Amino acid sequence: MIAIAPLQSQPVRSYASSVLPLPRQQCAGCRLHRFCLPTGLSGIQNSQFDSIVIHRRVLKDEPLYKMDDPFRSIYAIRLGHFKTHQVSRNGFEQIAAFHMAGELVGLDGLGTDRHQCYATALEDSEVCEIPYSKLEQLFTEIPPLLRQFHRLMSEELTREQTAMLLLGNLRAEQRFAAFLTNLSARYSARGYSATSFHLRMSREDIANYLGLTIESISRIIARLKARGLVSISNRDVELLDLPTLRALSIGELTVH
Amino acid sequence: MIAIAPLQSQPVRSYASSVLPLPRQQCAGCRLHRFCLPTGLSGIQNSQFDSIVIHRRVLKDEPLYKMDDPFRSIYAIRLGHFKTHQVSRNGFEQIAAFHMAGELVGLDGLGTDRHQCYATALEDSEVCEIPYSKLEQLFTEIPPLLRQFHRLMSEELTREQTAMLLLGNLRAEQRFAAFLTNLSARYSARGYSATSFHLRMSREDIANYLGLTIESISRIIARLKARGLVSISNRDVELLDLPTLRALSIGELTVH
DNA sequence: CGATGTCTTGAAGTGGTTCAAGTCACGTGG
DNA sequence: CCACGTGACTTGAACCACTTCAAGACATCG
Repeated sequence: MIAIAPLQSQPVRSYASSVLPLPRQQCAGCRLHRFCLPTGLSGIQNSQFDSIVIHRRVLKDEPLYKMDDPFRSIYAIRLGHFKTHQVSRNGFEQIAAFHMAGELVGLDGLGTDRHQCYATALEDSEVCEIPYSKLEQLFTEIPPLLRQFHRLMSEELTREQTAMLLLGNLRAEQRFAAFLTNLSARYSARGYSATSFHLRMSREDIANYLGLTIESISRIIARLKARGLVSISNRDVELLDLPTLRALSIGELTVH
Repeated sequence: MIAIAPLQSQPVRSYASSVLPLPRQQCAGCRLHRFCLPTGLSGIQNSQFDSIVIHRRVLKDEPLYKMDDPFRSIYAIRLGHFKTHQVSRNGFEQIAAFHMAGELVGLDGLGTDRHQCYATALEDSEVCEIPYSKLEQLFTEIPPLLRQFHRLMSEELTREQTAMLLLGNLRAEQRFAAFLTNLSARYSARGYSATSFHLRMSREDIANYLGLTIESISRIIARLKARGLVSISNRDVELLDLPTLRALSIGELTVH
């Protein structure tokens, strides 16, 4: 589980002041280096990259950026969790993804020079802001950086396609199983437990992401508990039978 | 509507032979230039770009690439339509997007060096194959090309997020209205009629894309016809009341 | 002109929603 | 430390949108 450094609570939580600058740190020593943009760079390249990064803190429930904000930077999550969500004209919200430490957010703004969604912190978090104009300059100087940038962007595309497959084809229970096993795999890749973790998002967020209602989520959890597949109390999750959950999520099993 | 050049039918339609080379053509004169990758390039830059492009023909129902194929190129659609679709382990298919002339496909392969989905021609089509290794070289020489590449990739991300919003939040009728108005806008941007076009995909494909059944599609079409909003016979569509369809698709109206 | 695949229409069934009460967790203040 | 209040989550019963199953109509093409 990701340890959260104790943060003194900020009395002022307005948008402008919620994205707080922090002292500069170095990428080379970052625990998440191999997931991030400067993966595979040489020492000199790494410090070139370091020099454009701005370290910031974002408080829980505060936006890192909002829909329609001018696009200036992309962000690597250093600590904490975010959700990216669109809001349609008539007020419907759809969460497109949950992002954890080591992932990149903000790529949505590249196309139109304005962000196409909100990015909101699910808990007090820290990000590395990477000004895009400066990054673009580095691309010409450091080709491997460009390659990794494309790789991460493409992975984002694939992730969204998989989420569509989930929303379009799976039943409620399968969707939730897929959600759990996906989190499990991502935590596992980052060196955390694959079977025991804490949900950073509310039932409402989960329901929204999966295209369901919170009541359905509750009922599904109750059913999975009853079969001994999971143990969930509040937001603490334990996956008791990962293979069966995986099988469920790809539709091999149906539990009635 | 896009005119299809008469193609002599190919007796052999195997995968390998279905992606046929065609004589080289120039991007500068292409009708779709302003949607495509080399938008905004100078004359010299354009011919640099021309030199790496391979022109190909793909026959109806044939794959341009398959899931797990090694990633080597991206493709600009010059003529015709494609669908990109994922297939999950247990055989479920999900169409991620329909692509028309002027759009880029193949970006999904960048992350893992293998394509993450299928791209299949909905009709006899022509594409401009752009080998990625050569494109990468041009990026360093032609910065505007890189910018446009990122723009197109980001737009793809946004499109998929919007599709997720659709699958997660809208009712069947709203989804179909959104589908129609989306096609309308894209044809309109390309200089074709916004209200009258031909569907290149089957009801089955539409249903799959929208996360519904073909029966539901049929019934929705019947209802929209009955209200005088559309006139659809077979795959020929006429949008009789575009404003109402738009309103429907964003959930402002509900037609029971 | 018949065969085949695609699309439409009808009737019954159901998974998930909606509405409405609870229950639980947690922070606040007495 | 415990009572209280609030927001998050759970559970139950009724409903409905969409699916499923089944049949029939229509288009297309050898």
